Amino acid sequence: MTEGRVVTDKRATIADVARALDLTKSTVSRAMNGYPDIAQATRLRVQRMAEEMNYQPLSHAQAIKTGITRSLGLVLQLSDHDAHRPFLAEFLAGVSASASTKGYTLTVASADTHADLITNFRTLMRDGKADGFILPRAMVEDPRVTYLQDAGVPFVLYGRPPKSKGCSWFDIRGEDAMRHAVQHLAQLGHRRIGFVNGGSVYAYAELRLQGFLVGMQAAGLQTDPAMIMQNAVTETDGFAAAEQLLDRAVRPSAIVCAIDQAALGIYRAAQARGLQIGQDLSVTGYDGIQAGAQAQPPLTTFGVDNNAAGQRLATLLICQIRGTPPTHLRETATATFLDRGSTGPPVTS
Amino acid sequence: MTEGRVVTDKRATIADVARALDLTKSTVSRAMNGYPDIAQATRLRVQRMAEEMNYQPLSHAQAIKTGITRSLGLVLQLSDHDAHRPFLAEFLAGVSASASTKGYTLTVASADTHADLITNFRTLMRDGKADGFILPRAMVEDPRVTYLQDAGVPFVLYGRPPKSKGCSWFDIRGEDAMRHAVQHLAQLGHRRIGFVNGGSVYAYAELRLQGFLVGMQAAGLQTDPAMIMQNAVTETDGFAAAEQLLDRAVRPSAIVCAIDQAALGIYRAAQARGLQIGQDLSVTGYDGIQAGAQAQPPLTTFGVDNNAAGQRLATLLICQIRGTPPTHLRETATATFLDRGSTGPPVTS
DNA sequence: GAACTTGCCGAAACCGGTTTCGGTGCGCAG
DNA sequence: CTGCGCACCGAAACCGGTTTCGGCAAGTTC
Repeated sequence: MTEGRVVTDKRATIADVARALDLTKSTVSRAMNGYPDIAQATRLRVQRMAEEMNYQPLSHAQAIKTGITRSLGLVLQLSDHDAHRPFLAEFLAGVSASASTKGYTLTVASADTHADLITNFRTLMRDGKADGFILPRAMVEDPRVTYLQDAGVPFVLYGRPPKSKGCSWFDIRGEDAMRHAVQHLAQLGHRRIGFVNGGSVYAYAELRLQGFLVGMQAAGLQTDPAMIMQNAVTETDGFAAAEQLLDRAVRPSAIVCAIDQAALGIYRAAQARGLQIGQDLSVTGYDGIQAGAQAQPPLTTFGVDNNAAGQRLATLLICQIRGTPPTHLRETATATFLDRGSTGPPVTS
Repeated sequence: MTEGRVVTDKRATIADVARALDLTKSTVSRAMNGYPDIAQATRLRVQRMAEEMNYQPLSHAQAIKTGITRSLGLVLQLSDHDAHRPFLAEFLAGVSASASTKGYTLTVASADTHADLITNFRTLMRDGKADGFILPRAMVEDPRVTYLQDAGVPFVLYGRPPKSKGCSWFDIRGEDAMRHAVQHLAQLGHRRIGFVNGGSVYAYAELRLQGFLVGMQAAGLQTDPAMIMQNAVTETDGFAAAEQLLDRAVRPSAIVCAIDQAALGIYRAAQARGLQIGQDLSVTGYDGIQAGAQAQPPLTTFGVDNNAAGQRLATLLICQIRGTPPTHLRETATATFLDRGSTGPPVTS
């Protein structure tokens, strides 16, 4: 009577495995979950038979007793600035790829308000749709962290907030990139270097600023506080910041940007003044967005492997869910320098 | 003894509700699931009490008996061309927003090969991680459709493939947009209009081509087959297509593009020839990507509301899961014309 | 007034797992 | 030989729901 819907392949249940080995469900269950009171021999028998019968416990059947569904939660925020959107696909791919190899799946939700966000966490937990969360774009003051932390829910941050006691995170060392950018420009001969930072609510901003400052100091250059702009997260922001910098009496010969989008805004401001990027004005970005590669001249920037980031975040979270203390789960990676056409020696006016 | 993890708020179970009303679990269950053998009065009592106690059945507890988890599946393909990536965030937001209002969640996976894709479907179904699927970017020959169809799994397409017997879909009427573009250009006085189409493996290509042809005919214009290019899905493709078109003896005075990315490639080709977009050459796009708005001049194109698309797709899929026949679940929406700066009357040489 | 529906609900089995509890059989000390 | 502990596994309860089955009371029919 298997009408209508084609039976793909009937799942093997734990009872099937038990029957095949002439054991009971309970023994099979304990054998698979590493209980100590199972003989090594039978544990192997069970594992082999499970393999052979292609048996895998139904995650929501275990969930009913254990509360664990083997799924990772990701709540997207729409209010985010556009910067990370082009990367979302790769990021998701990384997360779900890594998750699936470990038997986990990814459930995503979205929120536009902050209240909505917390509500999402709560209901996803309550309904057993997520055993833990990945939090993209760590913020300096992050309400998600405070909520999840005293709800006792596992989570892992993409980014390093200043106050991250007890948190686990993954991040790209943007500060190294900024330092590298300054060094690169200094070697070309630049002495007046401006900095256009990203959104200061995000954790990366302070880090990248520090990287810039360290780089300046290492190059033996003076940093003029007026040459440092904040909160440029869109092309328009970058345009505005560039206008301020370029309208100064002594204009910078190079500008380091914390975000590619902002760098593209600088392109526009330079064009409007008849300044040739890469000659009259050197610019560096960060992110490695596609639009940067296609700009004229191609933007010198730092590429971020968001697929890999997603993978690492997923693995870190799974480890945490499985019991590793959060503070042991911290990783960073480096952005790769993409030396393209938007930097060059300063014009000796 | 509630140590370690803070108890957020203890869920009410079906037994709690039953006890509060002095009924049995079975009665409550049937009352909530619309069984006919429950008195209207008690059904109301149950529903009210459920509301009051904030009771909602645990989806994976029901799943163990019913096999339904109230979750929608979305498998992303990485091999896809870049075009849809910027929209992914909005699309996901739309899907998950609509899903969550109906008590559904969204689980996403990713695949790079075709085999991988089918495997993903199978395991997601097998493990009860999805009750149905949303298939982005419908293709002319779509292996996903054939698999899911004879596996009897609900799914809904984003796009209208030619052979869509028994399928349900949502789509934006790109053909109308192409027709509109031609009409717009014809009214400006253009007579030699080229067409740069997108990937012909996708369902939209043929539709948009037809829309273009219909528009030409309606405007009483001759269509030169040599003026029609195919498979331009990236800026580079668009550049190449434009080179061919612009190198002809009688070059088109306007080019209609099926994809914004390609249109931006045409910008580049025009620049290389010293042609001023909007004057020497008119161009229209389709998609409404951000880069188009920032191009010089801003690209005249058609905006697609991907958030809304996601919402509709989710609702259609949920309806299908709940029993509505697929063929009743078909919808289209219109793209909105964004008349910006890349079109103008042809130069009378 | 007896028999037969019909409407409505409770009892209990079931789904696929986990976990507690208890009971073997064996080795080994006394 | 007895007693004890230990390693190992089965029996059964349980998790939070769904679903089958059966029974009771009221209303209908003859």
